[in-house]
Amino acid sequence: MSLLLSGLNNEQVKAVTLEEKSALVLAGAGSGKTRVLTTRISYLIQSRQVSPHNILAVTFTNKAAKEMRARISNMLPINIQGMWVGTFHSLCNRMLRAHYQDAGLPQAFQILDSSDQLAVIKRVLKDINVDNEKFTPRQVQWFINNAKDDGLRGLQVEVYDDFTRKMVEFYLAYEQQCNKEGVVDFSELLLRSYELLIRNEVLQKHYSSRFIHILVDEFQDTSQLQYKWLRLLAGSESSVFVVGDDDQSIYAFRGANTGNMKEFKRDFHISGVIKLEQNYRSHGNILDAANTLIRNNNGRLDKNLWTAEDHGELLKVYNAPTDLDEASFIVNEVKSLHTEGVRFSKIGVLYRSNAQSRVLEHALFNASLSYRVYGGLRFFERQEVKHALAYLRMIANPDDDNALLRIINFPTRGIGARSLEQLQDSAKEQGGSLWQAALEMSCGKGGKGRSSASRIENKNIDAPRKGINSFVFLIESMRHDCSELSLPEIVDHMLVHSGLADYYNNHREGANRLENLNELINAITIYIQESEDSSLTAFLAHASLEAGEYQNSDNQDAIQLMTVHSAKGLEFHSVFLSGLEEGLFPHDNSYNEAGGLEEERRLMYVALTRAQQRVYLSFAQSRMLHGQTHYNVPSRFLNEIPKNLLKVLHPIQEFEDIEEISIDSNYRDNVSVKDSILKKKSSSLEVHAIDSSKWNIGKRVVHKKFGVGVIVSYEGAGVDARVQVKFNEYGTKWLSLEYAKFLSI
DNA sequence: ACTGATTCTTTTTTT
DNA sequence: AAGAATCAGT
Repeated sequence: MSLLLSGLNNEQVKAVTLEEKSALVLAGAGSGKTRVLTTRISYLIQSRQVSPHNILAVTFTNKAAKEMRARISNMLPINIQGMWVGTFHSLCNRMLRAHYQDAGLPQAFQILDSSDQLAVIKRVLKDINVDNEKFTPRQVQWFINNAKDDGLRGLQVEVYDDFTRKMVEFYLAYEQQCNKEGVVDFSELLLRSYELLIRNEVLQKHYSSRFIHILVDEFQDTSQLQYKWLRLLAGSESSVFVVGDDDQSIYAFRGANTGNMKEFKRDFHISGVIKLEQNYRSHGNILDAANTLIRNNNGRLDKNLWTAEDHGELLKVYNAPTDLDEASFIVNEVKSLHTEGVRFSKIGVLYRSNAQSRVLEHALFNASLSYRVYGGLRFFERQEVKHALAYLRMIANPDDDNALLRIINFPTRGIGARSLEQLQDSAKEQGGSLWQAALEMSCGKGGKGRSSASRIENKNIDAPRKGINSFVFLIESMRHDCSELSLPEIVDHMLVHSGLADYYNNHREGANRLENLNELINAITIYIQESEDSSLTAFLAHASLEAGEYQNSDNQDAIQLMTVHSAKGLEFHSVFLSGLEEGLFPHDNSYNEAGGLEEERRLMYVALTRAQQRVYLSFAQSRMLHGQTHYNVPSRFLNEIPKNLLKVLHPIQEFEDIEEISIDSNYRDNVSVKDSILKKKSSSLEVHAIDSSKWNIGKRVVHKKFGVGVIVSYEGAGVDARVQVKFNEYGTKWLSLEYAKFLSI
């Protein structure tokens, strides 16, 4: 035991060895939170003789769950298989699989990811003829998920106007459709599991007496429903140990509710909160910057993070003319960091939104640096993989309409809009899934026996079949053939018989996709090694729940690219935080949301505290986003960091390169872009109708009346010269150079 | 029914 | 800018 606790500070030891039943640990960034959690579990097992069987640990990501398992295995020489460790979603999935009948689900129920969910919603809306522009599928999706996160079924949602009445109607229709198909979305996993426990006292008693110790990581990110689920699972006897940091709550958009910390204290009679305030990760300056910034938020729990490290370097700020320049700056710095001996994998390049990764990837790629992007286009979301998974889903549960629609005519087998329409009509009539309708249709036509076995025997005689018949036959024979096969064999069989392998083999540009399909086989091999349940259904659940975590298992040294959200819980030697511009970080959409800005600030706080030794903050005056050039002002968060902690770096090149870009996107005449560039190049005098060293596009100006702004365009010369300026607070205006009152340029 | 082309939409963060 | 949805021609 002394070995377990060695190297921990007093507060950490106190948390690990706590005697009281339940506890709230307020753990700042980098304060050894994960270590405390894993050590406590090991301590419980080793010193208090708690069986792993009696422990349940909830983490925020699957990755964290994996790591926790690994760490505990390292500390203890015993088998911890019986311990339940995972995300809320994966634990609920596990519970629902075990009690699918009590939960009212088919054994092979499938899980919808967000895009699947959206597809179902679109179908449902179309079905009940909602063409209304007023109700976008996204809105409906948002509404449904919010209701579910609050634990509400369609009929429980309070209706207070026409809008909610409609939404509830859609919610109910959606619910019905999902039940028909035997599919559940992410929120549904939680809600079902919660309802299972609250309705079935025997089960609730069973689980709450089994899980004597419940430990929760990232507690600040739990939703209302998740908290209720926990309370139910704990019952009155279990001990609940939660760890969280209100300053790192960045998932409010997904229903996270910091208020749970307060409720927890009340519900579980917590007398004293344990605070872990010593940061072991970052140098002083970085921590000072983060602390000062976060102090701008209101209603924080009292906490003061400190470090025994020295100040370290100043945070570096880079002002880039364009996003391209920002990227090349980052590339250069990364290179020199690497020469200094920093491993690539210890360098994190962070951004607010996934769309920003493009430019960065491009620059890194051209510099032949190896990098890895997290999030973005996830492996299991690629279309060829989705096609393959859809076939697998049909094998597991043919009532999955999403899956059926995806593959019924892919590869093409002569089923067009007409046949599909018929199929959908007849499904609607019968009130069943598309598959049931298709089955009915093909049996009716054939007028022969229904057993799939007889069909298979008649394989040669019955071919060639057409349209829906051939599809039904295909799926039925696949289901039949696969019933006895192992998971890798099933996938192999499916790839061949579905025609997917052939299709991508013969298609131009199919090579890449074929590679991904091979990767899928790889993923399955890894999955089988790592998990206890190697059934098809279990794998499909895994694919839905861990879409984000799968990565080519190469462990090569690569630069880490990700959003700030996915960086939570990680640490790097050096952190690049790019795109620090108003409208991007903080994001435009946050301005109008209640508490939006504070959440953005916490996000910034998370970003800063990822760094051990070095932070680079960069922003671009102009940025290409969604096909348009945007001119932004530096993020307010830069101003919230004390000046004496910052070192401003200057751009290396000044105007040479910028000229082309500004012409490219802003030249207002009807001259073709190419022409204008040529013209500008041939005569530099003509270029500067307005002295561009002064009135450069993207340049920051201060106006007497309108305040701070950025030049977005200019035209005319001499007395007629005008500039278009986008002001922070007054919008975009054309101003005459002769009369405009600029205080500084 | 299939294809290629054109128009429309999306565009924060994630299990 | 990139994808999805829709349309027109074969």
